[in-house]
Parts: sequence; structure tokens; C-alpha cells
Amino acid sequence: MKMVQEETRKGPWTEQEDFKLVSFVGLFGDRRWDFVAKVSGLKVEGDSNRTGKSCRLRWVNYLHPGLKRGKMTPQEERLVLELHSKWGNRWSRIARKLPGRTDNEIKNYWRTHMRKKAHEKKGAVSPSSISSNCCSSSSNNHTVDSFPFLETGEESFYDTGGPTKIASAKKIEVEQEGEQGYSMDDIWKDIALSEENILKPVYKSDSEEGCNFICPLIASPSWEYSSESLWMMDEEFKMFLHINDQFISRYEQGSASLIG
DNA sequence: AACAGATTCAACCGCAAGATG
DNA sequence: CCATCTTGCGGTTGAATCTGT
Repeated sequence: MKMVQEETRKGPWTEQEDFKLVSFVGLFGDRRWDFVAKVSGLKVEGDSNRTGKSCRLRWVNYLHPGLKRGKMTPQEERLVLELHSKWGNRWSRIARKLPGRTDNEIKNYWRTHMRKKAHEKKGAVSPSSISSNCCSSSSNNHTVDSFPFLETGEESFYDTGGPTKIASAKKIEVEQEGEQGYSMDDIWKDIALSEENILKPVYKSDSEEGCNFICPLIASPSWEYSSESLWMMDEEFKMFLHINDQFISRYEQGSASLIG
């Protein structure tokens, strides 16, 4: 209810901010965060509501279409333990091995895990660390070896081009609690629709299953870095802003009708 | 039902590395 | 080569939520 103070912390992101960010990342790709923050209006000149850094974080940890939500599976837990024993606190590196999970999430998980472990140790001293710990429960038929993506290179899941690969490795289901009036799923759908109507993008029609991954608005790798065409000049850019306004007003309508 | 303590998770910060001019 | 800017990473914080009493 009561939101965070506005002194140093900018506080939680609003749905509208999310929508703006998603829209502009779709247009410009998930690089150049400072630029995205500025053109989306999230970062106001002089004021610094949402820095590029902040936008990136929000995208990576929450808005990225490939994100899994919900609890870690026993297999994932085991993998985290395994990799952490190998690499230590290299969270981003570990996260690359767990498609759909972010370094932040893993980091948080680890903290929780360590706390639990510390508690357990209080009761019983068990040197049997990682592999025998937490996840060796009955349901755990998978071993680390069963993760096919372990064999692949360390392509970052955050890469916009990544989800396609991830989708083929593992179907990701996004759990929606349903408590949000306008979930990210809805936003993505909405964007996809808007896109069809307005932008006529290059669309991967063969990717039904991975609709969480392959949002048509996400800049495809093929043009993401072609800087000359991408980083357009004023007039063209104004066009984009105009289009985005349409997105936002569409969103606001939808949101308002849900909120009441 | 009410409270306290524990847990979860989104967000921020500082720093370092890489990119760019 | 150097200065500046941007991005990414790991650590930390604190509000929200859950759980036990």
C-alpha cells in the first residue's frame, strides 16, 4: 500500500513504467540503457527517476520475456548448489546455466539457502555439504547432467537473441498468480497485438510455444546492432515516440478499466 | 485476531571492465 | 594513450509477505 519514500529510492516500478520500458526495449533492443531510459521518458532530464542502469535491472530481473517465475525446482536448486561450489559467488555466471533465472534471483535464493543451512547446522553438524543437502529428495531423479544447456556455451540468457535457444532447451512456463490486474503476460500480449497493427514487424510465426520468449517487439539480433539503421535521427525517432504514445494510451485504457 | 519474527524479493549502490571519442 | 561514458556484476537494503505463537 504505502509506497517507498522518494528521497533516494525511486521505489517499485509502476505498470506504466514497465510498459514504457518494454515498449522501448522492443523498439531499440536491450542495450543502450541510458538511451532507452531517456527516450522512454523514464529518465527525465535534470531529474533522474529511472537511470539506464535502473532500466536494465528492471528488464533483466523482471520484464524479460524469458523469465521463469515461481519457486526453484529441485533440479535448479541442485544445480545452483553445484555451480556455486564450483564458481563461488559468480551469480551471473551461474545464472547463465539456468535459463529463465536471474543472477539476482539466484543470489537471493542462495542467501536464503545459506541461512537455512546455518540453522540446520545448529541442530546437526553435517559435513555432507552440497550434493547431499536440500535437493536429494525422492522426487529428484535428475542429476546435473540432465541439463542439456550445461553443455552449451555461456550464452547469456539476457541477450535478446537468447530466448529462442532457451525455448528449445526447455519450455518455460510463466506462473501468474493472478493478483495483478494487468499482468506482464497481458502486457506482452497487448504489445504483440499493437505490433501487428502498427509496426508490422518481422515476426517469428513458428514460435508459438515460446510466446513468452519470442515477443515480436523484441529487437531481433539481426538488427539490434546495426547502429546506423537503428539509432535513427530526429524525425524518424519522433515517429517512434508517437507510436509509443499509442501503446501507452492503449495500456492506460486497459489498466483503467481493470482498476475500476 | 493480533503481534513478532522470519523469509522473500525487488531495487539500489559502488565498483570494475569495456566501449567510445 | 587518455578521459569519459556505459554496462554489468556482486553486495546490500528494506518493504512486503508469510508463518508461528
